[in-house]
Amino acid sequence: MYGPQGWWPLITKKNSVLQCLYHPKSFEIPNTQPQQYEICIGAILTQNTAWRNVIQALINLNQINALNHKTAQKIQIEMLKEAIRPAGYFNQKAKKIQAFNDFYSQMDNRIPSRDQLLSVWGIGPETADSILLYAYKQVSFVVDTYTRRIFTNLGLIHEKMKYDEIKQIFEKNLNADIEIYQEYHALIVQHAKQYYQKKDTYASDPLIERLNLRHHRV
DNA sequence: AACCAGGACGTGA
DNA sequence: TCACGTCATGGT
Repeated sequence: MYGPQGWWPLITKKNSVLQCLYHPKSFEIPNTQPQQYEICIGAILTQNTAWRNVIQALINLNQINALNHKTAQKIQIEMLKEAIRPAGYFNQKAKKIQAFNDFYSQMDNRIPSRDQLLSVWGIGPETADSILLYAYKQVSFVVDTYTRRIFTNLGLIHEKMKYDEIKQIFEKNLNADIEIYQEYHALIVQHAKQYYQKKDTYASDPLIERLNLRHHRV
């Protein structure tokens, strides 16, 4: 229904203007360290925040050379706060970014484990999985509130399941394929934006008929 | 004008 | 463990 999604979106210069663009069917991205780092920062900034609010924050960060880890490390926290203000929670998120910066330089270009990411202040399960899946191309399924909402509505999981329980259900039933994992989560978000913004639209999810299911009240 | 976004952390029971 | 409060901007 939705076609290739091309997650994770990246800040790009187009016609000398900065935009945030998706890259459908280009699974080699990210292919530079700044792109990899940008995805990590975006994953932190989008915590409980609409992506459209994150875009301006990323553009501001790019302006002060804070989307390149080498130069980002030196930026004062007050400067950081000002840049990311449009993304909300700027006091917390500035600290989270600095905590991640320390971790990132400590990792010295190696691929972090999930537990290592979770040990960083400000990185919880969803952010860790997003970083693994989209920045490091590790086959790790991302579970977000949309995933929980859709699949609860379809009656395929229980509302109060823990994060890792839901994650395991997907990982047991999917081929360990990076492209499938990346696109599946992106499609869940896209689908949720269509049918799961307001509760009165849950019952009209076309997947209910398509999969011959009955929707469950959330 | 409430409500909610691609969550995580701190606290008290 | 678990439920709940807190963090903050911006669009609908």
